[in-house]
Amino acid sequence: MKKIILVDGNNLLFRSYYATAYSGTLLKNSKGFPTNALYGFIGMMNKIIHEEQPEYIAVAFDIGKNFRKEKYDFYKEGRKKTPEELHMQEPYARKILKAMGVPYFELCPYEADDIIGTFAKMVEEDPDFIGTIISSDRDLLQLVSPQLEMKLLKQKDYIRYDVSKFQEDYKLDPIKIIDLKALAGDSSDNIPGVKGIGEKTALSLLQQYGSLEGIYENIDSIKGKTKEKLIEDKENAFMSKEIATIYREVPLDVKDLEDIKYVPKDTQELYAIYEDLEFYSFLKGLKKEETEVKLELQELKDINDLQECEEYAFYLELDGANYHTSHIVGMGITSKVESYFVPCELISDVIEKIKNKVVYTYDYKKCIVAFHKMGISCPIINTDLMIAYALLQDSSKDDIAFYMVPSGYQVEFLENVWKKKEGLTDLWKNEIMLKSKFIFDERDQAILNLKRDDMYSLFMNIEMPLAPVLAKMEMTGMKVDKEVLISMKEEMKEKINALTKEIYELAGEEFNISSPKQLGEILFIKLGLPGGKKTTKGYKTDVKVLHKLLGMHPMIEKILEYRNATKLYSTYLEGMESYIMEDGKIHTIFKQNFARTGRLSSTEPNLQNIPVKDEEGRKIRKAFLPCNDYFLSADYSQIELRILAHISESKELQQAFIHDADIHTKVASDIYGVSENEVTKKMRSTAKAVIFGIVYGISGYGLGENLEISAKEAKEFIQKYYELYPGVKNYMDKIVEEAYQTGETRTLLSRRRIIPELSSPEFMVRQAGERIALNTPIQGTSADIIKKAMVEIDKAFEKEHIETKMVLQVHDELIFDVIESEKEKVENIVTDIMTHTIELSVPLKVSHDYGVNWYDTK
DNA sequence: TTAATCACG
DNA sequence: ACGTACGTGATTAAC
Repeated sequence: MKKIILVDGNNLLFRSYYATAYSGTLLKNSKGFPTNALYGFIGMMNKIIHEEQPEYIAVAFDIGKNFRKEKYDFYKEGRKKTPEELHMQEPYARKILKAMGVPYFELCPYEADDIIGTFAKMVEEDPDFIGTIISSDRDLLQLVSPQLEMKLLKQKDYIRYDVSKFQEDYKLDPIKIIDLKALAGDSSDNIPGVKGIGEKTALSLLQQYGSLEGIYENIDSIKGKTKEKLIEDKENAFMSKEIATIYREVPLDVKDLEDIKYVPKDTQELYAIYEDLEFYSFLKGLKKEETEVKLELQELKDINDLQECEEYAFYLELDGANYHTSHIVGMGITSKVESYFVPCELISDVIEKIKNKVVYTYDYKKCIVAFHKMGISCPIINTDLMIAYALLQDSSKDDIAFYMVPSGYQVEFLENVWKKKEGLTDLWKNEIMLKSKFIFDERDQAILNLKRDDMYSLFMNIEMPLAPVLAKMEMTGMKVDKEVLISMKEEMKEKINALTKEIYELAGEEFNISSPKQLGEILFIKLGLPGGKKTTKGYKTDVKVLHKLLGMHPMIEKILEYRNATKLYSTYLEGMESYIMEDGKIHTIFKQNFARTGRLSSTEPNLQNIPVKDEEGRKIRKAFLPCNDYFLSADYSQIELRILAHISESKELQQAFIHDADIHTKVASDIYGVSENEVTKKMRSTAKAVIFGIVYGISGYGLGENLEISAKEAKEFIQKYYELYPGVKNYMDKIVEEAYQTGETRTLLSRRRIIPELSSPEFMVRQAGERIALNTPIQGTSADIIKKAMVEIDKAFEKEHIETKMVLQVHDELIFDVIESEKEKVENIVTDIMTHTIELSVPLKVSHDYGVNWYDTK
């Protein structure tokens, strides 16, 4: 069977256009050319090709006058003229299809429907073919046949109609769509039909009499008003039928279906169009066709062979993703005159030679740590291309360089490249060498782009200096008492065993309690507890659900305890233990530029999510010990809300912080209209939830769910909050509007986050984009501030020869491993820098505490 | 590999 | 009519 796809091109373009057009400002490229329809159109085409894997494809468009309109003046009357912004994009759709290798057709005076109808007929006449029609236009359903199905596009997904699905829904044959329109008309095409008869009546008539003709033949057996209406509008009915009938004999310039074979193309042409439209996300999806950069492998044999230059780029290859545990494979080095592969034994010589030059690399932090293990000190790096690309990138989270590589360089910076290699082959050596060449060749452009995008200062003054600071923190590590973990682990193991037994008894059978699927079945089927369902696989069994069931069955309580205990056991006890290295410490790896807001993240292990809220979990912190005398924890209080007060310029919020009010109590007293000392705990926590919700762009429903109040009540709280703090509401509206205009949002230090979601054809995705637009400046500015503080604290420590170490950052908190004698000095430096590194219109507040282990450091 | 769950800010 | 809070990482089950 040969598979053919028939696409209603106009329909796709229109949908894409109107999906985003009404939201106010259109997606445009930097030249001001509107691109929203094309963005959605390309996305759809890619999706179709990817999902359907068609062997044959044709896209149909309307063009010029159409014969229906010529014949019937009223046809499609009242339709708004195509907006200029959409009209401008239409030629591009054709250009894009051509460049993609997708055949398209348009022929005056026929409509896209007729062209599809004509192909449909060809499909039916050729038993070797089956096909799928793609459109959101129900009219096309009349073409559905045993060989031809239709994907009827809905707002978010689609319905796949074949003959039986159609019959099931309509109790009619697909072709009868025509008769349906003849009777019920179609307001969007201005087809009159029979006045006073709608889809319901039309359907039941057709189900009874089979067709329009059948109805009129039996007109006398129809009763009352319906009969009158039918007689009255008989002429219109038959005329409507004619209009609604898709013409299947369009004289297309194709001999047979072989003419529309799909031959995928990845042309320069498509590349150029995407570049022109500035569709970078699509660009990266293309295989690039530029000339490959090739270099003959040159292995450095003697350090004197490496010529003296002003600038060098090097790339350090390791044999694993975790640079604390992996080993150096080799190095590539490039200057303006040459490139070499550097074997391990020559690395320290090379580093010695280039240490006072201008040096570029990829992943500065990795190099510092990996070199340090070899007793080599990493040269000061001028530009880390990985960081630069991370700041510049638009959406993809992984493999930054992979799609930023302007092509030609057959290199991958993926972390797991090493897995694919079988020993250090020449091929690999060559690739390592090529990577250094890539860094050398591209660093200027990266810097230019950073300047162009207004992120050069962020890059040079914050991110670049931060890399060695983070490297130090990672290398310092945190001491962990293995014995403490082990004894907790054993205790926990017993608890789990006991709970398991109890749960089995209560359930009357053994099952895997950790399997949400099996648990769901026990709870909602076997025990018949209420409120089940959700999720794709089975029932939802998360804490929220279980809490609602608490008290209905003794097992629930045990399940919650079991969940708690197994989480602690596997992630924080057993898991943590496995990360303790030979020096008795845990060395995390911070991802400096992975989080889209600019925050750090911590991996292998994640030290940013060690339990603290729950007392039992919190005890794990007793195992974390300072190498010196104390831990010092310094954290920003309510930094995000202070940032909100600053950027929203809300006078009320600003005043609250200037007077150092308890913000949640203050807001509670405002919302509830009581004095601050009348605010109850519950009122305060409600206010807190409202405030957080606002920062995240929550809906009434969401807040309601969270507070377990009705959506209506929640909405009233939000409303009240907006009235009390009009500046905040104003900020939210403004930032979202700006984001729609620019397609991006920025933090205080100009860190950019491009938000492709805003030009999505899907409403939900756009809404998510709006929440991102309003939250990122807040979360991101907080990240900017603490990053800046970290750089300055490190600098101050160096200047003052302080041996106390910064060991951890947890988003709004810094933890130090403090030497007793430096306590006072450190405390002053840390709190002073954190408080004043950036001056906002409200003060930043830092609180701190000491402890002899992490648990005691509140 | 993905979904569900749960730990953190 | 439809779906529902921002940003992360690790573990487990199940495909």
